[in-house]
Amino acid sequence: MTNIKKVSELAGVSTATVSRTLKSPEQVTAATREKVMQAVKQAGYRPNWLASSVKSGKSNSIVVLVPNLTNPFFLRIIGGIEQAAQEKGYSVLLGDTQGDSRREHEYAGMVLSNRADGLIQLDHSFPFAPQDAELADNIPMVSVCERIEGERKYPVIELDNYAASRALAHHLVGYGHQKFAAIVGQISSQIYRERLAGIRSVLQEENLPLPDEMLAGGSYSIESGIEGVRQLLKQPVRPTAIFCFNDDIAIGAIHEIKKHGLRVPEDISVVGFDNIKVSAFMDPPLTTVDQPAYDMGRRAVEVLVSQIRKEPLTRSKEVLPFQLIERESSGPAPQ
Amino acid sequence: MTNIKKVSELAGVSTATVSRTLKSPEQVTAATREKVMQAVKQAGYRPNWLASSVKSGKSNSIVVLVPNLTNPFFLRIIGGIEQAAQEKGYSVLLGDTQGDSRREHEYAGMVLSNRADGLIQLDHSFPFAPQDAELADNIPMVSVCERIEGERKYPVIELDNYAASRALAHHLVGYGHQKFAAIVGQISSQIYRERLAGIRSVLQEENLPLPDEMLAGGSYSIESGIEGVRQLLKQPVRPTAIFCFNDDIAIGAIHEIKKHGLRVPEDISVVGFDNIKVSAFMDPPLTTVDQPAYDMGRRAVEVLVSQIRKEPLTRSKEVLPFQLIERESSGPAPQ
DNA sequence: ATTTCAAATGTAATCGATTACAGTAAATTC
DNA sequence: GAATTTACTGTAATCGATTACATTTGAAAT
Repeated sequence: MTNIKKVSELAGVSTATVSRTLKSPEQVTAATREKVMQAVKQAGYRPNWLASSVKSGKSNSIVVLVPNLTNPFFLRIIGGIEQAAQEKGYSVLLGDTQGDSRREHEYAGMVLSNRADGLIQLDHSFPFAPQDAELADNIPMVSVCERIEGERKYPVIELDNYAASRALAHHLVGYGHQKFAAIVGQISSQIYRERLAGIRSVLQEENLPLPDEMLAGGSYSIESGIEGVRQLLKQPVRPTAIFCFNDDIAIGAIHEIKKHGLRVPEDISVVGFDNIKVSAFMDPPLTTVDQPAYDMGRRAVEVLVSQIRKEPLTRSKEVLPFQLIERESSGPAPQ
Repeated sequence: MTNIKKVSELAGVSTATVSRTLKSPEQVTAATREKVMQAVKQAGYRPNWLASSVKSGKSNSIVVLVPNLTNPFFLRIIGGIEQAAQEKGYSVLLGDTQGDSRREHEYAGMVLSNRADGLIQLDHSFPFAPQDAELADNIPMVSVCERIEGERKYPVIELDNYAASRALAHHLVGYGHQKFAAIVGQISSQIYRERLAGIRSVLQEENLPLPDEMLAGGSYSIESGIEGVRQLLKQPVRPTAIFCFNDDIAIGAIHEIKKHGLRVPEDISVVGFDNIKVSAFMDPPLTTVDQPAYDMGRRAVEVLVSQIRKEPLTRSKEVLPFQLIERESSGPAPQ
């Protein structure tokens, strides 16, 4: 291993001078700078990042906890995180938790042991183990999309799920639909509650029902969409419009609806949530709500880094704008 | 910050004893162990990972270079990498390069500066900057799917792209197709050459043409599929079967074919490559080649870690099995 | 030529944990 | 009871870089 000592000997200077040449060259004479750089080059020297980090006490890394790597929506968020992190000189440690709390604890522990400086949570759980909860009290942490449960409030970057759901509901009500159903995602989440509340609020204003037997699903997956439609079509009354709580669910739902010989949107309108890439290229292209996933990721890093730097927090909650994307999976209610 | 010194004072022992209690408890009396553990708990102590790492010279991290985070296929590979890495006690640093060589250099540099112990490259380029090439000579590195360019041969985990393409070609030839086209991915890659060669070999055996004007595309994206179909349909002869070099391309292609009022597979058969999740739920479901992406990721980590541990390498190339998935996007050639 | 001051460089402490080596206490053997 | 071995624990060196402080160098001022 070529270390700073070897370089200093090669250049005939002290290690301090080598370090200064690399970190703050203006403190060093042009002549010695020259000598040192020569030696650095000759030795093929790279400062040992681990060593610098122990000294500074900062790892310049952040952990990102993802419940599910196969969801393309998370990917866009992570893309934004990656980009912003790199710009700010941080690297990203990926933590695929599969929703398993043991894994969450393990990854969250990285921040406690100085392996990372902060944490971005894409799921809704408080990721630290119970015995670490107290230690975790001053840990920089941000949640994206979801909100971290517990008494302490961490900054959130989120969408106005309530308003977005209302927009979708208005869109469908405007088409004259009266028989609604929903295939929801994970029930324990904040998102679930807000989206459902948004839909309910519009339907109530219009005096339209959303009975319990018209709710299906339980996870944010294609399979959940398929299973959801199977259940819904067993009911005595067939819905004419289905709210899917994300695009994956909608993809599964449309697939299954067609399998039953029904048409989208002529027989049943389907709307999704997230606007993942393929949604625009489905048949029919999916009506959905666009979330600025990439920007959410970027913003999360900015907020996290300012927490790490102990800058005062301006807002503890940022709501990013959504956009209703009307495509062809939704249309007028059948007669 | 609670460090080992504080704990040692609390427990009334030396730092060495504290360290031993945590790392090799059998070397410590039950009584002192008790005292120390008590103090550890009381202080809320966690060993500083950075400090341990400087000492050992190992970061227990690996960097993964991904050209494109939005491709769900890469995600499955990364999922496998993540899983295997965690089992082996490594953490994963994510490097989204966007195919930009400056970024590649930067991420690859992490291994040179001890920020990571090894590197997995999902793209085909040699990721180190030219001036670092010599230093990089002994760096543990593995490529997945693609092969890293350059004279030195790094271990590869890949698919038999040649055989897989032949399987697809046979499948289509078996349906009686005679007018073929292909929408290819990035032309600079090994994959491109092998897949094309596989297709060509079958067509030649059957005396069927694949003229240059029937080749389109240039990147692994939905857009490339759309643009490719546009180009192909401008040609005087319309193909009856299109090889798409991945599923994203195929999704774009099918979308665009339908837009032109043509049917898949009645007018044009389309086949893809990768078997990403949504492929099964498209309309029509996509005929494609399944790659064991998850296992490829796992295997890559295993090979990388044994390189890091300087274990002798058994094979420098591992070819994993593919599977032809016949769905409804391919069918008999039209009359 | 001497003094003064700033700039450049070197020495050594430091970050936090690990570990070779040394020292001490307890247990075993004769 | 003395000698020897074994088991624990402590002291201090170490990993590689950074940096406070001390020292040297050289230029400017008198």
